[in-house]
Amino acid sequence: MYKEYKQLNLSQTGKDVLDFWKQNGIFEKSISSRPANNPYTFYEGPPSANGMPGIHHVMARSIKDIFCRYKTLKGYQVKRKGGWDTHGLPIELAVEKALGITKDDIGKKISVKDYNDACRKEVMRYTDVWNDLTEKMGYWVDLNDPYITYKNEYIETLWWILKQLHDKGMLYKGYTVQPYSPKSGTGLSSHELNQPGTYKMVKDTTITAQFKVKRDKDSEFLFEGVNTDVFILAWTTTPWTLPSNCALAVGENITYVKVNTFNPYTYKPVCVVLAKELVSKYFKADGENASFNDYKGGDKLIPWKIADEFKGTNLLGIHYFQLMPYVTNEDLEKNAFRIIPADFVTTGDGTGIVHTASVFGADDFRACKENNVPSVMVKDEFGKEVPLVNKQGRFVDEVTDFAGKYVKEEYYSDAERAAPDFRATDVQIAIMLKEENKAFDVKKYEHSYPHSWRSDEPILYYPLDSWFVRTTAVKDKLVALNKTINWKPESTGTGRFGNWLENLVDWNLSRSRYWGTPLPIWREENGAEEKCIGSIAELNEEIAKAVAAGFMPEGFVLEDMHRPYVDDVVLVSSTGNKMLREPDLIDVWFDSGAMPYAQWHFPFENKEDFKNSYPADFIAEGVDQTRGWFFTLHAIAVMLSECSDEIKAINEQVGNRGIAFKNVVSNGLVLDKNGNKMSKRLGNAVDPFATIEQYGADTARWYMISNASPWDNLKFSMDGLDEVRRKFFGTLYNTYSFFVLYANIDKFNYSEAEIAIKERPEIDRWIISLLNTLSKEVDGFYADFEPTKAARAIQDFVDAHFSNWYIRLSRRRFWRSENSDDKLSAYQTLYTCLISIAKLMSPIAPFFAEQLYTDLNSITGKEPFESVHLAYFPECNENLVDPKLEERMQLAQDISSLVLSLRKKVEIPVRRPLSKILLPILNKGFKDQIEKVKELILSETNIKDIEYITDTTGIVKKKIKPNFKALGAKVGKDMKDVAAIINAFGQEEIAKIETEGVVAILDGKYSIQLTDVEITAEDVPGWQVANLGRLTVALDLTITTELKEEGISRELVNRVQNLRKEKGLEVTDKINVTISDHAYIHEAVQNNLSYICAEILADSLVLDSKLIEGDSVEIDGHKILIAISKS
RNA sequence: AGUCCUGUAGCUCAGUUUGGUUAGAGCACUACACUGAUAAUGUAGGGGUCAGCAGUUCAAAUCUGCUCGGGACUACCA
Repeated sequence: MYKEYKQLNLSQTGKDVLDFWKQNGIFEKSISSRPANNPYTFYEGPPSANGMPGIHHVMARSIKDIFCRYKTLKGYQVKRKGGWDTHGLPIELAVEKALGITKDDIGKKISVKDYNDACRKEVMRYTDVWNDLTEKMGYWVDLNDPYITYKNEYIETLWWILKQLHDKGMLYKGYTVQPYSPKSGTGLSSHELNQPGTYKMVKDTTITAQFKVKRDKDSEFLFEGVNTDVFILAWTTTPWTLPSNCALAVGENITYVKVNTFNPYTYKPVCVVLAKELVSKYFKADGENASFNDYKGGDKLIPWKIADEFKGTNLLGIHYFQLMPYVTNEDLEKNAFRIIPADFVTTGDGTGIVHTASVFGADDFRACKENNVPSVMVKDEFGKEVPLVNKQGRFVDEVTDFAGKYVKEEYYSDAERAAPDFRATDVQIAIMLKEENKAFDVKKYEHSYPHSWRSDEPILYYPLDSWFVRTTAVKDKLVALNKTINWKPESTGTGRFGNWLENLVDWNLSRSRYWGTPLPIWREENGAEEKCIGSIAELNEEIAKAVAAGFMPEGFVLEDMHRPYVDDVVLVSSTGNKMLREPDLIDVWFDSGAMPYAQWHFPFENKEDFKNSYPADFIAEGVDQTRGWFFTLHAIAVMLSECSDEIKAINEQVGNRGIAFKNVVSNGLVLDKNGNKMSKRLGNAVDPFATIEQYGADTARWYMISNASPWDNLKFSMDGLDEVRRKFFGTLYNTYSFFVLYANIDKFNYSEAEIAIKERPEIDRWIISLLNTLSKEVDGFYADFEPTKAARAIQDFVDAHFSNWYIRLSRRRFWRSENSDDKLSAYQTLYTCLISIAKLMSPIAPFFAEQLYTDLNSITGKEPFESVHLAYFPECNENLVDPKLEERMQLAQDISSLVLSLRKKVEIPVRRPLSKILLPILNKGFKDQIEKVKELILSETNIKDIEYITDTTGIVKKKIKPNFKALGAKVGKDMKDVAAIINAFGQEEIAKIETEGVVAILDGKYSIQLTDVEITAEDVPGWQVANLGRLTVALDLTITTELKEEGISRELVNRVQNLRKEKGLEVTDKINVTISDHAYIHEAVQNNLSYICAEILADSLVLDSKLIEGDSVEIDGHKILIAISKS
């Protein structure tokens, strides 16, 4: 007996199936049952287990799961090694929050060791919750032996990779301008900068400074007609950076003007250059062209006059005198203090010319580097170049006037700031520039500026030492190989990722933190010699030397490669000096990007495993990983393909040109139903566990996949889940229940011989044909990483074709009590559909599919697999696909639908038979096609016959429409006229074009062919007519006595069936019936007796005029008594 | 600010690559029907300035440009 269910309960199904999988080791078998020499490689992007999983993880992991399961069905062995991302800032932050400390306390209130121990614990805090979700959502991934990024073995591989890069000169020390907090003496990550409250409105002293132009052949045009000095105006909100000014940046396409006027502080006549658009911000309209001679120093109104206009390009290369010449040298004099182009210059505010201090702004730094402008630097006590502001945020001694002063007044203590003669450094600079005729405008300005979220003081953009990976050296290869990767969606690869690669800068690896992979580089204090360590063995060798040199204690063993232990290692240089480790950690993204190698502890162990799973066939992750994991995987793979001999050799063996993954799906976000980002704070986050508990994982998975393409953002709504459950799973469950209801009665267990497909009736061959088409389509969609299209195709098949047409029309075949080939054929066909659907849907809805499959297969034993996930994907048998059959069934559906709509219009219910419909013949094959599905149409619509009209002239009124696509090429601009003419064609002209195939219009200018128009039947005068596309159906409404009686019989059958159901009779129970002998029904019953009895399973039916007992029913207003009893 | 995605019915989405004149589906809503799959099903109906503006074209939801809204990432401003 097939299993029957009271109702659909996907939540329970999930639990049952999960038990089944666990008890029978189905996941393990799904790998072991596939040949090892046919691998399909998947890389799991490691999640961080220090946060709770959300519903978006269900989304991302469903996608991973779908394709892995699909490939298993296709016969591949798909190993899925799980992993955990364990390093990084979020973990540090969580620990600090839990312990109630800040970074400043590390090493003070808490030792680095205790801190790191806390991180180690924190990081796996929610592993159990994660494992639980993994299981409940049906994500198959191997969690028995996951890679964990904090393990020594993992770190050792990272060191190995870094050494490969270092040996080829791909790792170097430089500096970048980064947000920096002088108070805490550390750089801030962009993550920290994005904390709420970081950006605050502050009022700063701003200066529009006058940069005096050097007169030479480049600048000569500026001096034309000018008898004063010429100044470039540039605005700054950070006056303390002016001593470090090294260039001025202009926009090449911005229009600038030269203005003659007076300096408002010194009253000296000056000529200034600024953007034309911003003139009104600096000059009052009344002063334009006012008399220069009448001006006296101190006058409110300052006269001004535009003397010339030019583009930014004209200004490029012009040199100016250094504004605050505390520090200069030959290089600076030659290459700095000149005008350069920059794309970030706007005319939003300021002067349209940007003061550029390369070491105190990231944009500045980049612009200066691109234009080879040197920075204003001084040498420190070690002879190392340092900026004019030290790490405490004070000016260095060389800036004599301001030496030792903090550049931001917030860095002073409150007491110092309260002193009566206290002046902020910015203000002091402003005063000085005013006096020296170097300031054109000084004012307070309110703007938003980032602050350290820890100390609440404004941050500085400051040049910090960093280690870089020279990714730019392999940029061309990164770009070229990216083009060989299949991105879903394509635009992420070409657009976001492609552009990112085109504008690649060197990868800044350094992080000044404690919990992460330490940089394996040891340096002499003077930087003369450095060593990069590539393995623990190598480190131990070096330690031995250091022990010999007396730098390290005897018997030192590094048990944990993290800080602080690794910092205890002091090595010895070739010249006998101490070498200390560079204190930085590396970017955690390097950890995850190195997982293809590090998950196997390559090259120290598992070389074969690595080789067999490199590169990945498929990875998937959120689109937010584009510059994260996707990039680091790609970058490391490409660099190693250039730097490492071992990787080169393996690439050669496996035919890899240097990529880490071949196919990548980047999915979008999961938003709440209103399109807002989910967050715990807003309380709109969806709990994945509650969702799975209520709806079942399959519902959630199917909903997410079918609703929108993975890469589109998904608006997650509970209503949507409900709809999927009802619409898709409900329908499918109904079809199964229907099958089981009759299969159990008839003891169908597929033990009979298969009825050849060609022997089966039209409708069976049709659904089989569609099923094969579907298999092919779905296979293609999965192969193309289009799960949404796969889900929608399956859904459409189940709902529109399988349930609403095939089963509805086939019901009667199962009702018959005698066994026949037709019934057997129906069972076999229905069974085949159900089990195939189970397989097709199993990647997306693994639980329900499993239940469906095993419920069927455990009874029939048709297939030797104990699980749908061990079965094979349905092959499309092209021989069973019959496009003509699919076409005529579509016609049958359309015609039936038209007839039903006509019946509705004239209010004749389907139970009342009608004699015939009229079908105008559209083309040669049409009649043959319809004849084959005639019976289906007739029974579906309760019509007795179909009549065809071949020669339609005079009977059918036709309509003609221009075929614009065809006509477009032919008539072009005359389309409007031609269309009007065609639309105006009468029945005669239509007939002419139909018979002669051509008609001339516009005095023979154009000849209109049959293909240039569409002719449809519009009406059959005197009949009820309906149209759909080119189809036309006319309905005969004549009702004969015979038809009327048959209608009455059907009404009667209907009443009896209702009574059977009311009385709780089984569908197989036979009955005896007595009906009151009413004149209205008498003839109808007499003439349709056998039909009625067969329908209601009556052993006897008696008309009795004396009947008084029984149930009263009504037919066409006549009261009838019916008495039934089980026989 | 840059790059990318996105905007079609009350809601969720097709259609846009390759332009063709009545823009579709499901859900929801209304009415009717069906009733041996019944918490199912059928038929009909209302519901759209295809975000806006401009352009190309005989013809634009579809191609081009600009603007606006939503989102992501990256960067961060004198």
